[in-house]
Amino acid sequence: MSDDVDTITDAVLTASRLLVAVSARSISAIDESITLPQFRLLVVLESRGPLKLAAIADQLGVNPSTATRMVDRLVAAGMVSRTANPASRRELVVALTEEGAAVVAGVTERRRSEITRIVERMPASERQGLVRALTAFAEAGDEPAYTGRREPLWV
Amino acid sequence: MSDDVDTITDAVLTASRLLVAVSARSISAIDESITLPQFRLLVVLESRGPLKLAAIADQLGVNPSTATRMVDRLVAAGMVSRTANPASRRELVVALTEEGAAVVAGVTERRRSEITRIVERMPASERQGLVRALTAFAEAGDEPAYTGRREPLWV
DNA sequence: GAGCAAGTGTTGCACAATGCAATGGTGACT
DNA sequence: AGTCACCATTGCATTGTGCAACACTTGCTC
Repeated sequence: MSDDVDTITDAVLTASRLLVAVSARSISAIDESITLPQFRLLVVLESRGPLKLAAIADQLGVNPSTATRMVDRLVAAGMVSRTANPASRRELVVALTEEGAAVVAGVTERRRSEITRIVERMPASERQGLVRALTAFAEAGDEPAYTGRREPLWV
Repeated sequence: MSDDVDTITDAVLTASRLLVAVSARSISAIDESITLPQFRLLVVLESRGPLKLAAIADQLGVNPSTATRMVDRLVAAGMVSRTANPASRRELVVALTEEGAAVVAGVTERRRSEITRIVERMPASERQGLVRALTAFAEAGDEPAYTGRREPLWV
């Protein structure tokens, strides 16, 4: 049974390498001008909506100063906007611009299509099992989210 | 059927996010002083054995100048050695030191145990399916490796 | 209402990672 | 002997990063 788990762990590690490579590729393939950390920031805004700087830094797991400067560059690149929060003069609200949203959509699309291509090469008989298995795996990996625990969001 | 593939793609993407997070965690958890790119370099040496600088840059998919300077730092940190190649005076051979090998082993161990923990939380009935499915997926994802194609190695 | 603590974003400083271009040395092949 | 490709390095510029010091704002207390 421990052997059982070992076998699975090996399979997961192998698949993991492939998936990480796919993720990396889907980003480097996009607009040369955008970097992976910048893309992560865009993804955060896309999934959570407009956020203040501190919240972004928190989501990314980086220092607020890093967030400040990354937003500087993304504003310059026209990917996000930074506006004062009318409700609180000490907060700034950062939001995706249309262009930024388009970049996220592009990368996501590319990644989906790459994974789709791989899945299509799988024997059809294995596909149903893959869904069941991966779903169970993802559920088992969902952290209990105990107090204060906050995973940085990864692409 | 296209719907079929879509469903699977979603499941893969979800699992992918979890795995990327696990990978990131297993590195940041190790010795604070090592960075992800440095760790990737160590992994390359661990899997391929001693290499010349150009080969390392190639494996990592980075510019040779980047490899030069990363090796500088890793030599200073005692993780790798850089010695002249007796067979060719224009090449330098970089090899893992004992300490470097220990770091790779440590991270790998940590990652394995984290994945094992997740697998152990899965319903046992799903485990066999996971192995079959992931193996098929990894095989389908193995690029044909047509001429000149060379994927950078990812952790 | 004054004062203080916590929250918020910014800037200075230092360093790692990165690419590109230029350079100097080495090998191999004609 | 000459030429061309390969190899590692260095200079320069940019991004990402953390830490510490600041200045400003809010909220709460006394």
